[in-house]
Amino acid sequence: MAVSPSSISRLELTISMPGFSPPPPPFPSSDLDINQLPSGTGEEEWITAGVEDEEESTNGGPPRKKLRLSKEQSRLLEESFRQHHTLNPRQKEALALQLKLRPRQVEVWFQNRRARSKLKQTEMECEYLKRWFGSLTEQNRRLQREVEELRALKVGPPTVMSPHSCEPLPASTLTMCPSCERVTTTGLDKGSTKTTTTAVATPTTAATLSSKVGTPALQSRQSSAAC
DNA sequence: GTTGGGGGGCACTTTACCTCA
DNA sequence: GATGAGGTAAAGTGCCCCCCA
Repeated sequence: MAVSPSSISRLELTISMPGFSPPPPPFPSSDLDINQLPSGTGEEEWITAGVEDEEESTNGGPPRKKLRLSKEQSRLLEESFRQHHTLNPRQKEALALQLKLRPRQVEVWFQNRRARSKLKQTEMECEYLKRWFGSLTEQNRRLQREVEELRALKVGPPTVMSPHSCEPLPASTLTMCPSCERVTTTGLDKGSTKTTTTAVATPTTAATLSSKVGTPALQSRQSSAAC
């Protein structure tokens, strides 16, 4: 699959989920000037030097030694990656010159860096989907339980006792508050704007309706709870 | 409009080195 | 200190897509 530069720039998609904030970007911002040569080249960290052994390790030479980038080189590459995830040939050449690397090495580094970035993103997405799945599973379980309990109640329509008159309320007067998932009565208290919480439309709604309607426990909740 | 070559990116893999038990 | 397993990053390979002549 080939990815155009425009889609590369979309690599860092973000996912927002309630209660789940993604980790901060992996590269803390720096005031590094990318056009400056590294102060310390850190060449002591090189297993194999960069440009010098250009044609080594090919056709019958000694086994290739692994290049280890110095901290400064890595820092510059990361900084450059933060600015653009792909390089045009001139940028690649300039960066290679600056880092005393071959352009091919810069190119490889960017390729691997993009792969790591994508892998990280995929892992984050996987984590997010796992959490989402767990949340949906839990919600599904609750709803199924509720359905079963409502089915058990199907003998008669669910009734909710008015907190004021202790009379059963018509279902048409019940509305669900989307934010707190409570069932409220509306349009009854004409003299007051207060909305009275009557029953809880949470996973325990059906259980509440079936077992606690009209009981002192619910009535005390009815009078105290507010949306 | 079709075709072939070149360049660049990506996925997958190999390899060398590092860390840690 | 030697050693093997596992992890990480640089590099190799093959394929695909895009552009251009």
